[in-house]
Amino acid sequence: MLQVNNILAEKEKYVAGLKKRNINNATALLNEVIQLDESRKKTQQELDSNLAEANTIAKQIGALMKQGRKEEAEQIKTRTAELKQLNKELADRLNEIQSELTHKLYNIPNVPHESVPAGTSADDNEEIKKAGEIPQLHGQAVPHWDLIKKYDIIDFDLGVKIAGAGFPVYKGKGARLQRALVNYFLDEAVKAGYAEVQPPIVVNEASGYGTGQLPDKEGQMYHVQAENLYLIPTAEVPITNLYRDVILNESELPVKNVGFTPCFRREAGSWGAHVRGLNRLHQFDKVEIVQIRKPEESYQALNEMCAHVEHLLNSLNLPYRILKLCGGDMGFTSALTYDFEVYSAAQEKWLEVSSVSNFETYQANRLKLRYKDENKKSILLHTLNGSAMALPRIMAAILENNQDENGIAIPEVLHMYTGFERI
RNA sequence: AGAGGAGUGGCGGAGUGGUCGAACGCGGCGGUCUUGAAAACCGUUGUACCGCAAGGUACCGGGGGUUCGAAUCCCUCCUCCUCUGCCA
Repeated sequence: MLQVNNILAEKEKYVAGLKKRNINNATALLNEVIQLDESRKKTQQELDSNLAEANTIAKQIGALMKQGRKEEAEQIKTRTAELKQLNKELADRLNEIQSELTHKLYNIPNVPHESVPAGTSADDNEEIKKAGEIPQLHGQAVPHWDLIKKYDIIDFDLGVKIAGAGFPVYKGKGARLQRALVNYFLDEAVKAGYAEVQPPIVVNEASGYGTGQLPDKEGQMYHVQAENLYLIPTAEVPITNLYRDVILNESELPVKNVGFTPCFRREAGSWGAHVRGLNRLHQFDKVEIVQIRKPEESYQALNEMCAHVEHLLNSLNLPYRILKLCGGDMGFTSALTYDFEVYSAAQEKWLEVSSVSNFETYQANRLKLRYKDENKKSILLHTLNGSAMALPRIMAAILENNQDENGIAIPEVLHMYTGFERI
């Protein structure tokens, strides 16, 4: 969430930033926050000085009791009774103000980086690069949902039988290809200096709030009611939350983690005729890279992460484009996001396979993730993450783009992982 | 899952109603000494909020309660350990 002190210091900048996200009452919104913070301070001052008085009296009573001056002690107690009542009210009011304030802040998205274009939808995203060659498919080429049936490598009906729509069963070479991609992505990340972690795939409420899925995306996560746990929508949640309530030493920076997990998304309301095959699932595999950086290094790190994703796409021979998301299409917590899309040649569509974001201090502020600088001052860190990469759409593109009359060619870098070169 | 025990500062570990943000040890940082280092000695060493500052307030697993006053007593939740049971 945003920091009130920064809002105070640079209000105009914040208003302008939020306007890019099409929040038109930004001024009013921020004023409310500022006002709440003021009354928070006032109330706390009052409470603190009352508490100080109560503490003093309590000490006096203690001293009097020791000397056996019971009557005098009893007399002073009338004042503490008053204070007690008063302080209870003040504390309640402070709590109320505080929760109203956090509630407000929870519902204000991050302020976009200055380079983020204005816009209202995906149509306004800025294409900043296009690379790779779009393959010419043979006359009988078909989309991946036909290919997976033809070669019996992914079975949606079986998934429906045991779970529901959007939970495919990978079989034979399909399963092996999936595993190959996971291993390849993990190995490449480790080569690039990321430390591998294997986190739980359920998280508690505090973690959901830490990275901003709660309360913003409450309805998009599967909820395990009996335990009050959420199935993770992305490894970002557990991996970033490893550093919740942590003060790092400067020498521990930068943090670079990579993790492979299944991801679960309810995708409530986002199904339609255009969603077929692997394009959108309730459960999918993803390798995620996460970095924690000093503020002054975070944009350099963002570029580094983008370069890593590009390297993966190039090595798999997939045509791709990079979009800089506009204010209207960016995630709630992000300051700057690049989306990577691959071209899936049979369905003739661009599919998002990676999203790389810098959250600046927005998550860190919720997470209380800081480091100590050389003056022993606590500084909020910047968090970043990116998919490297999401599997199903990569799979779709590989299958479609590499098909010929006799089968499907597997990209060369994967051969040592699959153990076969064709499907 | 049942029975018992325990959760204190970076770590170890005292403290069972007042003078405790918390003894002591280790570690860290600064200094003395040394050609340098080690040892020894001296000093220092949590986080957040409010305040120009002096200073104040809160925090001893989380939440609630008793009391003039709670690390200390009560309730509840969480976590860990031991034994028993079960299980991949």
